[in-house]
Amino acid sequence: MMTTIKEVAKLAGVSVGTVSKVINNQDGIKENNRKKVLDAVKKLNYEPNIHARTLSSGKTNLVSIVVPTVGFEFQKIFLKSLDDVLRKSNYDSVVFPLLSRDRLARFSSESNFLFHTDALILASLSPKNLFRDGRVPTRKPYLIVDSHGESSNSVIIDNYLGGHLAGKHISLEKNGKLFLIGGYEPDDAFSSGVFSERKRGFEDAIRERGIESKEIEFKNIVLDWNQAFDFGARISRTEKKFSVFSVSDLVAWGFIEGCRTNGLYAGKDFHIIGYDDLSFSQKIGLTTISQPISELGEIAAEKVVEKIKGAANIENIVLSPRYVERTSN
Amino acid sequence: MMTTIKEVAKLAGVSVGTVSKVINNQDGIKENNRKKVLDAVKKLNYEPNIHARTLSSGKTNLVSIVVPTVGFEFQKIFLKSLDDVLRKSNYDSVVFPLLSRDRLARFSSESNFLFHTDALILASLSPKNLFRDGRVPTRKPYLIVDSHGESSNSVIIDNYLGGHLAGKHISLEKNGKLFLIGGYEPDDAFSSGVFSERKRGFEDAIRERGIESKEIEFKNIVLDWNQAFDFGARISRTEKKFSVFSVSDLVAWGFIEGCRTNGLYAGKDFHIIGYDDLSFSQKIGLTTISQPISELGEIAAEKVVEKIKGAANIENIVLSPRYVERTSN
DNA sequence: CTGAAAGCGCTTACAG
DNA sequence: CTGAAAGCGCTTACAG
Repeated sequence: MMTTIKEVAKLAGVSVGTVSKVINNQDGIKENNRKKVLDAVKKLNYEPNIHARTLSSGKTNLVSIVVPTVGFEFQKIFLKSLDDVLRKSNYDSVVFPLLSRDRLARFSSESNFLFHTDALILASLSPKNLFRDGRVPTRKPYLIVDSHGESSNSVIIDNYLGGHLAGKHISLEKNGKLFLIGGYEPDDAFSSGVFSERKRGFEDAIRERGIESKEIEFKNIVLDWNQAFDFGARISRTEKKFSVFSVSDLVAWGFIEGCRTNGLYAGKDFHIIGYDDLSFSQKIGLTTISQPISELGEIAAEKVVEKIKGAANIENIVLSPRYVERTSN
Repeated sequence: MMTTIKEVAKLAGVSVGTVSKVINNQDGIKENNRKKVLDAVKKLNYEPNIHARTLSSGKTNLVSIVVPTVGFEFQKIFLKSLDDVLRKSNYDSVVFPLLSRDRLARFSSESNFLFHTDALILASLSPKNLFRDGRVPTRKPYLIVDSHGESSNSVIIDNYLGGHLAGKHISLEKNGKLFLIGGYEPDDAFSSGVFSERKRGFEDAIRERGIESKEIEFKNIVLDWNQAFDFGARISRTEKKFSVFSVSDLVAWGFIEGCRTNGLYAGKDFHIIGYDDLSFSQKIGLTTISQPISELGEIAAEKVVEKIKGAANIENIVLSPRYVERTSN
């Protein structure tokens, strides 16, 4: 039913080896034969079977990208920059969003397809938390991105530094409370450790300013605008002067909106610093720790291509975030 | 290097056929032999080569999902519900976000991996706009989801009806302007036609209420909170009473925030109806057209599994959105 | 420059 | 219940 290379060879009057070379753009084929093959290919509407090609050549030209979820701008920016660079080396990215705990079981077996492309990028996810024995179940090259405490190849943005920058710059009110929100990593399997690092950096910076880190009230909130909204609405009912470090802009935004329901405004009635610097952040005047997400994707792509080509060195690349002041702090 | 089924067979002292049956959980194998095989598998740390399996069996147990992008809640909900159902039939979903025009070229070739899984779901994308000849370049079963005007198998949410509901319920101010925003589909390749349908339904409903559809001012805005914010800020500087139908909640939200910069509030100073009903919509009191996104994913999964099993009928399933009134209209 | 053939690592009738 | 062997559709030395 499917036409095969054999049928093409027969119609073109050449051997399958010759057809193979033509469809793979190899040279050293007489123009005459090349033409005959191309004609036969067109006539039979031939399309090579990529599974046979993979089995035979041992390569897929695919790179698996595992991400915890897909609903956020972070993934969009990251995946786009990553794919833009991969494409230049003739690789395609295929995305595997973890999405749910149920799906994790499938992702934990080496027989899953995701482990059988040319390489694997694990983004915003930690092997330690993800896999039973803490090891990525594959023999293919892989790279850890945006996740802390890895000994294998990794590319991250320095989250400790980001938190530290926030702690260094946050405006404090005399007798005002200090909140750290949004650092909750609820499900072990899904936590990458980046929030804890931000928290740690923040606390250290605060301490360096002579403030007891006990004075920080830590509020567990998942990456969720609605929860942050509720929390802001609740806090602003009783507190009237305070400072906030939110470990994500989305949570900061929700919090700010919640506070507004009680007439409290960021930058005026309270100080807040977020984390990420997404497209809405500038619009809402959010002072934040800006993450070079595109760069993260680009470098990850470059490094994974090097790995596929056989680079054996272990590299842990650490990019730096920066403090971006707007009106909220 | 990689251990193969042959080595397992040798160590276990059986034939490769027997090994194959054991690792595929087929019965009709003597318990004694099964055990020997399992021991050898464990000892050699054997993992079947899935590419060989695919070539031999002709199936991947994978379903490709093509989506235009990944940064939005819509995709998150859709992909999750889809995968939850696929998993029950032992299929894994692999996601291919289009992301950019550059990537489209790769997606247009039948030789791309995405066309070589067991089936394909094209979500929020139209073959007409995507592919040169308007045809999906595959011989595998496929399904169109959330895209209008398709003659092949499809599952959609009735966008005309959604727009019509909005037009029927929108509150109109005497002498106030009526805006329709967010319906711009900027890049042909990326447009699914759903916005045009919503617009059409809206205009018809307005007309049925005796209003000239010419009186609607149509504002091109892509699915972008920031642009909508700017537009809201600009409009609210001059207009003081108006009604708005936004073809997405995200755009409605940005617009509302923009208006607030001039002290105009939704539901009080102006009326607005959005579209989608996402997690933030309730929080901000947005009256909207609610889309059954999870259901869309579930039904798409069921239908694509039927297709894989060989169902030959052509079905176009149309789900219904509903009007959800909150405070903004 | 080309062809014949081995090989990639599985699955699956088929014979016994 | 099991084994020998054909077959899936390619790629790739190798000989000429």
